[in-house]
Amino acid sequence: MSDFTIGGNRIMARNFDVRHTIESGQPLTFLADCDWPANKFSYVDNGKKVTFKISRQNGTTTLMMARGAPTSLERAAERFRMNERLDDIYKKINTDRFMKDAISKYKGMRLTKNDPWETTVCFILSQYSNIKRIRQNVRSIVENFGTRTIDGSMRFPTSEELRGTTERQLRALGLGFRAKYIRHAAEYCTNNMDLARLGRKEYNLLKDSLMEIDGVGDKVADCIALMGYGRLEAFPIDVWVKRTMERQYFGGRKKKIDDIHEFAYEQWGKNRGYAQQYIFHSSRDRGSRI
DNA sequence: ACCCAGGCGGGCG
DNA sequence: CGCCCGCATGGG
Repeated sequence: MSDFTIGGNRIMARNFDVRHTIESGQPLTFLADCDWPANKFSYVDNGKKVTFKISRQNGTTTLMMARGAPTSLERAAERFRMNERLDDIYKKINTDRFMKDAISKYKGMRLTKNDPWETTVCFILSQYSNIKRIRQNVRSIVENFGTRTIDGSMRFPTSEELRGTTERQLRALGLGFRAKYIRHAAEYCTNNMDLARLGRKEYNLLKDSLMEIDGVGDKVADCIALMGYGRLEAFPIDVWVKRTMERQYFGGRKKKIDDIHEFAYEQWGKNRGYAQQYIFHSSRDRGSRI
């Protein structure tokens, strides 16, 4: 069972809210552009710009892609994880009032599938930053060090390509102290680690491997596991998620990261990554706007 | 002006 | 271990 069907140049999808998904701060969405008045959105996939026209009718979102677009509809469905039914996920994580409300408010927000290396760069950039700035940083890296493809879009630079830059060049893009981490990650992921091979590893071992990269700690490793490797067991705990969970589940008491991980495991099991995305989005939505 | 941001590494007790 | 600090910048 899946959440989509394909007919002609259209995808008909259940439980897909494009806007909430695009605004939820994932790697795909950092490289997305939206024209809400025209009901259009586009994103860059493997160096190719994909544009969709959106229409909605009785609970189904229909995406219409221009004919001859440089990617397949199957690929688009894969990137929005439409192969799994969100209602099944909801059933498993809908354990309490707060989650129920978050699901109902942001129904159709989907996790996305992203390239592990891109995801690594994006979330190293995320530390001690904010979504608006992360987006700028990611885009300037692509603009400055990516390669232009046939359709005029920019392809995200590989670790090997980024290894050819200097910390100074990266700093000039406004990455701040994160520049040295990006440089190191490019070096390490080219010479000492094959990100494509980590996909086989069990979740905890995958995380351990990712944390070998300088600048990747517990939280960033979980983000990479979740959005780069599609591991729904990953539960990234950032300041927003921590604060919100302390308030919603621990009576306002301060908790340690490990205790929150433990709670998430007990509460939401192997799908806790999806729960995290709803906590993150809802806490940011009512907090200080970006 | 002031404070904080999808954290992390290192140093100290 | 656990705690605390600096880190570069941009935006509210």
